[in-house]
Order: sequence, then structure tokens, then C-alpha cells
Amino acid sequence: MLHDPAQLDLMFQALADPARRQMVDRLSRGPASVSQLAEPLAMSLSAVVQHLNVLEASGLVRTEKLGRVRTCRIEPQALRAAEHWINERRLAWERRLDRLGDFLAETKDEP
Amino acid sequence: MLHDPAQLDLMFQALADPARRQMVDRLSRGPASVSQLAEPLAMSLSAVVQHLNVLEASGLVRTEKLGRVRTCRIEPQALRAAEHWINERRLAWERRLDRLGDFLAETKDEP
DNA sequence: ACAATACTGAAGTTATCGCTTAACTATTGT
DNA sequence: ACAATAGTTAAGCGATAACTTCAGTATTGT
Repeated sequence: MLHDPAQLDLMFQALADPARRQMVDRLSRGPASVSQLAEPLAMSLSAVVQHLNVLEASGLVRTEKLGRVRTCRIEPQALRAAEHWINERRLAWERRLDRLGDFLAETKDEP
Repeated sequence: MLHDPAQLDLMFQALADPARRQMVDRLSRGPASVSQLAEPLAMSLSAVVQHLNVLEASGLVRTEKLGRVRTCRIEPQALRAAEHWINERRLAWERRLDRLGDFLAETKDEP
């Protein structure tokens, strides 16, 4: 259920923005509140919340609110899905190159 | 030289569009001309060329023109760089979880 | 030489993005 | 009770993105 093309779309779109990638990077070192995520970013808290919503909609980040603080954490399964998409394409290409190499090697010294 | 944040930015931005991912997908099965790339896409050839330029600027695709046909192929190194970025963040998170698990296991049955 | 092919480039349009400000709600600390 | 903290929501705005059409340029096949 993670290969849903619509979800993949949201994930890559989410990763396309440098601020959002910075947020993911921060979260890869551990959970954080919204203000903690915002702290290194040169933009309003409001803007950060909007980025966070994009990340959450994409499935890359999950958040949980306790009292007045919203704690955010990475969803590794979603990261894995994006990773997997790229990996499959790259491997398909590289396997193709290998087969081509074999073919050339076999054909080289023939009658 | 592949971890240049600007290049990473271009790559993720390039992958954010479904049409461009479809083009990358097609190219993962082997080189193709611009028209071949355009064929399954419901848009003008001109639009495809624009997408292709984005892909090329990002380093994900390399093209070469012979006569009147431009042949496009995937650049696996660039794909690997994007893959790597995601992988590092995911692993950082998972290692963190592991350490946390170890800590809890050690602390569990103590005086 | 002429027509068809395979792009290329510019201009214009519409929609979406990434922000800002401002006003608001809910929780917590004194 | 009051103020400070933490986040939310809506409106608006300028910039960019994803197209379109149309007019052009090389190349190639007949």
C-alpha cells in the first residue's frame, strides 16, 4: 500500500523543497516540536506549519499533539518507499548495462 | 561533487513531477528519443522538451544529439545521489531507534 | 528540389507555491 | 485570574511552474 502513485507524488513533491528537506533532516536526528523545527529556518512559524502539513500529508512525517506541543517524527516506511522508487529505476538501468556488457563480451571473439 | 545541495535541490524538484518521473521510468528501460519519451504522455512535444530540460539541468538525464534526433539516457550517479540522501536520513533515524531499544533493554531489569 | 520528420524557442495564460501578516484558540506557569 | 507559550487558520500577494500555440530550424527520405 506504499506504492500508491498518488502517495509517491506527494512524497517527492514534499522532498522538492529545501526547507522541508531541512526539516526531515532535523527529524532524522530525533523527534521535535514545531518551534524546534522552525528555529533554524529563516521564516515565520506559520510558514513552517504549512510545510509541516505538506510533509504530514505526504506520509513522510507523523505528528502527535500533547497539550499545546505538537511532536513530529519521521515515518521511515515512507522514506523507504521514495528510496525504493529511485532504486528500482537505477537498478533496471544498471542491469540493462550489465546485460549489454555480457552481450558485447560474448559477441566480441566470434567467427 | 554529487552532494552539492543545489544539485540535490534540482534533482528532487525534477522528480517531483509525475510526467518527469514517467520519463525517468521509461529511460530506466533504455535510451529514448524525445518523441519516444513524448508518446505515452498526454501533452505537447514542446511541453515534453521543457520537462526534459529540467531533467537534464538536474543531472538526472544526459542527452546527445545525432542528426535531428536527440537521444536521452539516465545518469545513474545522479539517481544514486538522491537515493543516498534519503537513505542517510532514514538510517540515522533507525540507528537512533536501535540505540533507544538497547538503552531500554539495559535499563529494564536493574536494581 | 520538396515534403516530412524531429525537434527548438518564444510568448502568453492559468494555477499553484511559498511566503507574509494578522487575528485567534488552547494550554501552561505564576 | 493573567500573561506567556505553542500552535492554528485565513486572506492575500508575488514568483514560479506547467502547460499551450505558433512560428521557426535543421536533417532526412523520395
